[in-house]
Amino acid sequence: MADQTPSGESLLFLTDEQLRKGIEAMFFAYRGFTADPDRILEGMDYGRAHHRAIHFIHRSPGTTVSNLLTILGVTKQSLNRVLRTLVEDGLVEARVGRRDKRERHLHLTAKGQELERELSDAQRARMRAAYRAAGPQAVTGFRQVLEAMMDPELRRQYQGLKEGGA
Amino acid sequence: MADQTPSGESLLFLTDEQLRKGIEAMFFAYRGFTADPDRILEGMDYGRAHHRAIHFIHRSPGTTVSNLLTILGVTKQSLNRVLRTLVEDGLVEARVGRRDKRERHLHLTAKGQELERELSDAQRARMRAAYRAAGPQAVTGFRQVLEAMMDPELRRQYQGLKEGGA
DNA sequence: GAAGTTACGTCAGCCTTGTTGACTTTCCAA
DNA sequence: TTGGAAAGTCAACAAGGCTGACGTAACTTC
Repeated sequence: MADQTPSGESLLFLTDEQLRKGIEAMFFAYRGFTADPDRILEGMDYGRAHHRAIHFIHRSPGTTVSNLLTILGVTKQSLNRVLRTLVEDGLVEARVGRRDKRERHLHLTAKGQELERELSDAQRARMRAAYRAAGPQAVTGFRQVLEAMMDPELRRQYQGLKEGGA
Repeated sequence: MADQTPSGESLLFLTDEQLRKGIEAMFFAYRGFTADPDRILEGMDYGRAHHRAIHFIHRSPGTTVSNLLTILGVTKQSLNRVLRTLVEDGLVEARVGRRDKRERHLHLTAKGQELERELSDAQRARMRAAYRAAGPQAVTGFRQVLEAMMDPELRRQYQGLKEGGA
């Protein structure tokens, strides 16, 4: 359909067929992306929602519940259910804020860190294999396209992670 | 941690931190990836599951129920619930097989094609914007990493799509 | 032609994870 | 002191996964 080359460079990569392949690649790759943690979690009483909470608490120790709410993009009731079981099971500690006692600052316990490690080891192993197979240049492109695909607010959160801690 | 360069080339792209960023990029990008179709679907009685069915029926017209089952990786009860509503609402037609009358060959009706177009226009628009922003070289890398991330069986299905039709 | 297998549909029941709405408690800040 | 933000809780519900069991038609094999 659109295979003219207005600039010097071919725009064949923007054809509907190429875009469709990209869409399907996202679909199948995301299945692989979540497969390993899902396997570890099944049988334990946890699911993907617990994994996400654990991941971002690990990433930003001391983060508050509402921070987490924003990052995960779910309702507080949904998050609360997940968080409650993690606290009950002793994987997450919710410390009352010192300056603002309404806030709960979230930390992984030793037990929580153990599960986090198990989950992220599995997920990183797959990423590492994929990165290695594709090479550094491909990885750069991978990250560029993914960033461009995010909603602007999410992109800001993604880029701002790491400063997000307590 | 692993910043030595055993081959000529830097392996900094394989550090845990880089891998973690990649994991988070997948998470946030997938949210963006599904956001537009989700928005269109909400309010109609359909969800992401209907979208996936419609997508792959469009992609491989005449595909059978069990083909779809394999591609989507869900149970037949799950798929059936979705398919039933799509057939009832006149978006999908299930034709009894000519050679093997046990099979149902799935096709989109005109109405189904209309919704498919609306959904994929939105999703492609986002992909196109991302592709354009990142450039053709980045897109190549993007696809390479995603393919490497898939489970081998899924990768074969991904690559084999397009031949999958009736 | 009988027996077994395959493809599909369906009933019933369960789980996770999301939603909305209403309400309370705590506590900071104007 | 009062308004509002942060957090938690209860109840109810929906989508979309899952398992297990069962039925039927049609194809395949002996």
